[in-house]
Amino acid sequence: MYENFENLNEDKKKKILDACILEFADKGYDKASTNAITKEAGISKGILFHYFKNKKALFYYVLDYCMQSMTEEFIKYPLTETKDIFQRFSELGVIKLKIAQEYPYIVKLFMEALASPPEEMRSDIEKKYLKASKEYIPTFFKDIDYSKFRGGVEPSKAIEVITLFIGALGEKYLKDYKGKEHELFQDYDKIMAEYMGYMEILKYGMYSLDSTN
Amino acid sequence: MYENFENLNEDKKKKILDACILEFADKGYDKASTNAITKEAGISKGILFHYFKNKKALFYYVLDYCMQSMTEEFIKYPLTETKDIFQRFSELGVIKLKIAQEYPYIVKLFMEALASPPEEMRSDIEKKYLKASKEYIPTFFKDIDYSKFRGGVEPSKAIEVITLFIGALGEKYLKDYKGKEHELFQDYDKIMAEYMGYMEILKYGMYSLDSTN
DNA sequence: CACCAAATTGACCAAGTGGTCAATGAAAAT
DNA sequence: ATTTTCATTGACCACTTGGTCAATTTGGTG
Repeated sequence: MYENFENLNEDKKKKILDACILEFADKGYDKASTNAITKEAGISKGILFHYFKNKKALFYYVLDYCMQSMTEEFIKYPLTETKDIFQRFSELGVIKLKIAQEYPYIVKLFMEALASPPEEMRSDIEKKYLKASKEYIPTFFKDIDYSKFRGGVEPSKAIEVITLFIGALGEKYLKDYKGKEHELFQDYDKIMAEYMGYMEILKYGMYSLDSTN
Repeated sequence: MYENFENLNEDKKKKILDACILEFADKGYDKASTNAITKEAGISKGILFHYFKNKKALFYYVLDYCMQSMTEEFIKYPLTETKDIFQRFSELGVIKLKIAQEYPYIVKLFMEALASPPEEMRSDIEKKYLKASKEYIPTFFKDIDYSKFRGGVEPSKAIEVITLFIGALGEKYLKDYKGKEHELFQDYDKIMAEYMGYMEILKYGMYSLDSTN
């Protein structure tokens, strides 16, 4: 499909991919300009559309590439042996943060892609994303001790609640600190305290009494 | 500032505003076309930019108009006398749903505006939105009995947790049912059961034992 | 060298954008 | 009836977009 592009030498491929990632991450699919990409990558318009038949195909290619880099990165990090689900979520959070620091543009590309894609592409993008997460989520939670939960709280529900909540919390912080990301580090202790407080509530809500340590 | 527009007769004003709301709600600020608006409203390009100095000013005007319609609508609905915060949140949810059914485009305009505005306008938009909610939120929760909470759970934190969680849950359902909104009604009972289950967890998490009815 | 095929260029295209402005229409003031 | 004022029009502008294609460069083969 893309052999013209993939037969290129690594340096050139990387330069083009980097230009794409930068542009798509910065502007999102719609506002990203293929002109800007070719300029940044130092190639002509014609050759870009020779490699990829159109903007959409290019975007999907770049997205897949990022998805793979990302998952490869993720499995590099070892997990502890904890059986506590809240502990595990904290670990995953730390890993996420580290990756976001190391590959900010790739992470931003995902966020842009998931946040405001053209309507017709939304389900494709979500499918890719879901497939990747469905593949890895179970491995993260397979050693968890679910017997701590009180009756009526199923493990899958518990994971969903915590995931939803942490996701919402993350988005909230992202919004609050948009444009002043440096303050995030300053306020780190405050944020962590808040986070622990929230997790405390969820623990009380889901664990049976004797498990609430 | 906008007296040229505001001196128009109500019919014409409404037709223009409706065209704007439709277009901005449908496409979001960036993709919304002033050409499409003038066409839909049956006016010329020149006169639109005579009323409003540019697209941005037009959008802010429309947004303010929607914000006001919305709050006026909101205070029309009476609240019960409950002192239970979960009960109150359910009420607010029902009101939100009713308004969303009655004014779908206005609601969608807000969502589009908050979800993916041009970077430079984001903080303005959020400021408008925050101002409006800051004004009304306290009135919704002033009669709540916060003594049910166990020690360590401050009322403001509790409200934030529930708001965040319900917000995330709502978004999740929106995504899950995107493009097949009709199934929402079919699955209503299932969704409500899920919702109650989640609220149960939060209740356990925030109330002291003797209050968990 | 000539020849060919593939890689690469960039001028070009149609379509769309937000915004302008001379020209026109209509109504109000003289 | 004439002049003045203001509302309104739509052709037009400069610019950007994704995408095309004839023309050129490049590199390998006989």
